[in-house]
Amino acid sequence: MDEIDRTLLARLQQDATTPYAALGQEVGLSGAAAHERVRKLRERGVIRRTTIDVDPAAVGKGVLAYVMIEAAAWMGGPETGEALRALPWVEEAHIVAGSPSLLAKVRAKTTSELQQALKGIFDIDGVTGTQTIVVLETFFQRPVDV
Amino acid sequence: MDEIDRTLLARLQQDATTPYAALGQEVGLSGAAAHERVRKLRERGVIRRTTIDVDPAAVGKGVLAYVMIEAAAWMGGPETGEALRALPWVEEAHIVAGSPSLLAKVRAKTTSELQQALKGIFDIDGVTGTQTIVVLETFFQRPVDV
DNA sequence: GATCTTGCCGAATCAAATACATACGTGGCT
DNA sequence: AGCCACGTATGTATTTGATTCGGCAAGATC
Repeated sequence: MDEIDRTLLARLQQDATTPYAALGQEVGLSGAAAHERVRKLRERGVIRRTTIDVDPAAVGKGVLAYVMIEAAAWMGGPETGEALRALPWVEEAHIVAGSPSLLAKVRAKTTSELQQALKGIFDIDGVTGTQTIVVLETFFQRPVDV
Repeated sequence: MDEIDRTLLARLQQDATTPYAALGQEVGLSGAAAHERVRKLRERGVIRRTTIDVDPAAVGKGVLAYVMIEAAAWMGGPETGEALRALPWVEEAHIVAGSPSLLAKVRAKTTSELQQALKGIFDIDGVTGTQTIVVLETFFQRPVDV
């Protein structure tokens, strides 16, 4: 994991369709060497996958909210994760320090769909309350700084 | 934006390296037709970009926190966004309803780096306070549901 | 009914990914 | 010093897939 690898990662985060030849040039390596490094980064799991960034608004998901979830007891077990994963609106779910003890990122088409998502969360066993923070506007969103 | 487009999006979110021929087969189209649809999705901005998903832990960023930011006055202007963007630890920044009025997703290598990030946020003009929610464990994180 | 537009197909072409054989440099060992 | 062994780079095939293109069919428009 040297500076070259970091540059490759940053470059691929910007545009994963960049040809290896061009990548190599940017870091002073041959295309084949760049390819080999990227292959290893994938192998080691540094690069989890190649994906596309879909504009949520373009697919109708105009409502974003963070939901802080209050739990009766410790809800750090995998069942909790699965229960949240079963709700298609939940994009992220974390265990957090303090009370509330869970945090979920929820994206919905409308506020009434958001309400439906909240109901889904409330119905999970052990959930005693939620507090929702509605996002009005997103300044920016960017990949991990490498 | 029909069912086929949505399937293509979902498939590309899973793996953007899938050949068009395979994509086409999955939706009952030729490779060329699938290619044309994806090209248009890009053109229309539904697909923002092709990128890689980097494991934050693999690049040392082991600490994740959400920071709720209290502001003296309305801080919805672009300067606020720029000020937050200037902090490399801030991955997302949103304007939210209520007080606190801003929310930032912060990723750092260590807690002391997190502290440094918080200092950076505090130093932004108009910020009167912050409340930090530290993530202990991430259940999951997945792309927009299409 | 003539014409346009849109979306699809299959084939041809072209670019890039991948595999391969080979060199180079570095550290450890005799 | 001389000699591996290993990891990494290079340049060159070879293969794979992206991209382009002409043609065709199904509506929509007038």
